[in-house]
Amino acid sequence: MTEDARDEVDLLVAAWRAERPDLDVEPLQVLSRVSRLAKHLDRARRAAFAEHDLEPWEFDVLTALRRAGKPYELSPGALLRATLVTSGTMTNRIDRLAQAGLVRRRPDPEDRRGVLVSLTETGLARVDAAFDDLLRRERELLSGLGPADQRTLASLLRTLLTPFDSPL
Amino acid sequence: MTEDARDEVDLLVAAWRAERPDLDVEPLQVLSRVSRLAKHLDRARRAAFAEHDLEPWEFDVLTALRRAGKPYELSPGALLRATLVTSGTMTNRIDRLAQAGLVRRRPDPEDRRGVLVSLTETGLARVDAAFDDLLRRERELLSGLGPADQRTLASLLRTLLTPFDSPL
DNA sequence: GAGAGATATCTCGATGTCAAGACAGTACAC
DNA sequence: GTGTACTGTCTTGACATCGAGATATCTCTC
Repeated sequence: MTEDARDEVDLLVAAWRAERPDLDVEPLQVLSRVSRLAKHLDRARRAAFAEHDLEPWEFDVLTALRRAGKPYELSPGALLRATLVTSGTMTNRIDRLAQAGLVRRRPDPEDRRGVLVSLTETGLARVDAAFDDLLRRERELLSGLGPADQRTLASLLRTLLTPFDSPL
Repeated sequence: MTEDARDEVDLLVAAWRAERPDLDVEPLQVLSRVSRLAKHLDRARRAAFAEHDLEPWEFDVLTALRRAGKPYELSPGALLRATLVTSGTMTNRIDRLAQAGLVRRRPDPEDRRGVLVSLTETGLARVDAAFDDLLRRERELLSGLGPADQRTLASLLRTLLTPFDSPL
């Protein structure tokens, strides 16, 4: 038995056991920690991006374009699929990024309904610098685990994620 | 070498390696998966709560009260520390929960600045039912892993979380 | 016991998101 | 080629959140 409370989730689980002894709350041991870690990661991201005057949502759009490779150009539709936001949100984001001079919008020459969004020079430089910074912080966050443990963790998480992959 | 792409994060990492071969993107193997899993978990939560006519934010407040044990009563200040939201948000949440008949507000007899918020009968029944449902879905989400793997995963995640615990 | 600073809660304005729907253009069947 | 369904983007209105500040009360020191 692991009876000593080591982190806040252990305390949370202990509180539930006291109040609802009829329930098996083991799933919380994994999933509450996933949620909490994600929250801390969000803060680290926000901090890393703030150094480069970027909001997390800006970074998300810019990295999608960056990953696409030269000429760093995608349609709004492709961007919203990459970032999992709605079309209204994406329109709003592109508007603000264009106004900030980080992306450019131009009509799609092949489809008159369509638009193509591409990184500007500034946008490219900004996202590259921010990504570098983010990786530095992520490495720091993982520094408690050795390489072997990190691989184990990645592999277990992948198992949980595979059911979600193709659908949606 | 694990060269075959198994999930979307493997594809993401491969894309970064192609575009930024100068960077060590290994941290993404763990942390991108944490973020994504948290997102899927949010959806599962939303779905579980919808069955009981609860929004995630409502559940968060109600469970904090539920975990406190009889008489299921806490101050707004204690609630906002438990849920990590700002005071303005908590006021708003309590207003709406009270209007929905799930919690009650009464002046704190010991501190005239203060207020105490408690679960109503309806609130208690609602949160217990929703929690049961949530655990069922979480178990389903974890069904790809055996008990030993789940313990390993919980333990690795705990290691990553401990640095965050007491500070803040 | 009076004043300074801390604490508890609420109010208000701005922001980013989503959902639903509007609108233009395209694709395919007949 | 004409009609129907689909696709891509943008518009609008509602909503939950945050941050800053307002108000009331408590606490501690002198």
